Amino acid sequence: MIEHGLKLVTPSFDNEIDLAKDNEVVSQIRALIKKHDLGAGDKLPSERKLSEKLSVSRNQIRAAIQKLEFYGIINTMPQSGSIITGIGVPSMNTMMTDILDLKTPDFKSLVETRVIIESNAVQLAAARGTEESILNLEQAHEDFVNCITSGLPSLIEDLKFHLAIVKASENTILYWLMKVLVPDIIGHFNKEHICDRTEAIKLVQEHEDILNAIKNKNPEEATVALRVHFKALREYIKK
Amino acid sequence: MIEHGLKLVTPSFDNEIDLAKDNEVVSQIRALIKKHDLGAGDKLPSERKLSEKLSVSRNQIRAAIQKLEFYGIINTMPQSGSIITGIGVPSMNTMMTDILDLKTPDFKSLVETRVIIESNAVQLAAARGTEESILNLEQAHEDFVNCITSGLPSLIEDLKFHLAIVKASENTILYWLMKVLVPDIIGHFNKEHICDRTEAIKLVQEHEDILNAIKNKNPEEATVALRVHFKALREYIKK
DNA sequence: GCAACCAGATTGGTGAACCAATTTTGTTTT
DNA sequence: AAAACAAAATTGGTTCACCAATCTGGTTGC
Repeated sequence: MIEHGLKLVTPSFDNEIDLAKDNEVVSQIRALIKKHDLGAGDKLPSERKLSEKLSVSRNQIRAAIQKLEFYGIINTMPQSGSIITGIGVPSMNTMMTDILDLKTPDFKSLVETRVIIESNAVQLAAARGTEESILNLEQAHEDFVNCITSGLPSLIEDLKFHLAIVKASENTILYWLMKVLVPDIIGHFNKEHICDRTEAIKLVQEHEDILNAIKNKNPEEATVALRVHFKALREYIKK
Repeated sequence: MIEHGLKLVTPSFDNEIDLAKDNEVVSQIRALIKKHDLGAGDKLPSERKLSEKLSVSRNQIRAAIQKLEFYGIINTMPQSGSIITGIGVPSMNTMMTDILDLKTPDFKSLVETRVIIESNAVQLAAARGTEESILNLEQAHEDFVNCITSGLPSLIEDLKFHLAIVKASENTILYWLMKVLVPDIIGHFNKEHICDRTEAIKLVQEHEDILNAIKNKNPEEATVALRVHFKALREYIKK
């Protein structure tokens, strides 16, 4: 083993260039998707075809596909093929629950993080949300209202509305982070029955306030509206 | 194909319970790590042993290990075994670059997100950072100063200091998010040579201001200090 | 003309055998 | 006794053939 004393200060970062191996295949597949202009719903070529086309073993293709599936970019069906999802939550993969075993205190971290992300996102959304994003947001709100008025479970629609807020921030990273967190939030809410849907009407009104603030391009108003909406969550964190 | 009209409103969430298959093995391995109280540096049993012990095929074990490696929990060496890292950036896996092909505008999202995360983290760190975390932070600062005074490249030490800030927020999710973002930040800074290290002394002073604010348990002061430190980044985002 | 059906091709998933590198272990040599 | 060496066992990685489910296209029967 060759020693190179200069890097001793940063022991955990010494492998900075070794990521070419695995990611090579991943980016090649990505390039292929891009080149053929494949979008959501389109089927990826079979593993064998890809293996031949990129002249690597099928195992490497499988690993790359697993990675892409994990990312939420594609969705592979047992005996049918892999289709591109592009949009949508990363296949409900509860990443955080895998990584840290979310005990209750960690779950508070999760909620706290969600509040932080959304508080900033709502501001950005009000400042620079595009028309398309706002349309999307209105649609999500409508779905939520429908769920509430029908008496159906609305947790998912609720979170979808909030997801749409973050999407409207036009910050792709923020949006992806939120998408990563959402499955775990759903999981724990479902498990612990934290949210009581007693005051559904109030929730709808609060959502509408947020939506209007964003439509009015008023960041301050939006922040306040979200703060009101998150009052219960804030108390949960402090508890 | 059976239709079930009730769930049409939420088409992308209909597979809520199907995650038991893959994650079963993952959590079993996690449980095993926990049970034997394995920590950073310890070696995981070989794939064959695990395969036998958990009575699943080696392929499943491999998939689980790949996932865990991807998460950054373990680090597998070609012909030697898998060791537990626990700490450290998830194996430099530049997740974001994989997912979104970070064009320059997306990189602004990345930096913007980093600013958001740290701005909140520094506040939390000042409010509730434990002694251990603060010690950790001081160590990171010391490393950074050493790097600067030696004239060595200090980008990584810089980011490690900032990582330590987020860790001191005692929010595991926030910390993990930051760890995910850091490799991509490093990658792009290295590629685009954005940071100029001309005013190294000033940087050290700014870091020290942040550190002191946290040690003084003064969230407002810490926020201000970080805001000063991020002045250049903020302008980069707006540009 | 059209729906039902069936055989063959194709798909992702699985498991066993094999490979090269590493680690361990035992033996030999100094 | 210790160091040097080599053979054997162990490791993660790779390959390959096979499986059951699915899809496809043509044929059959009405």
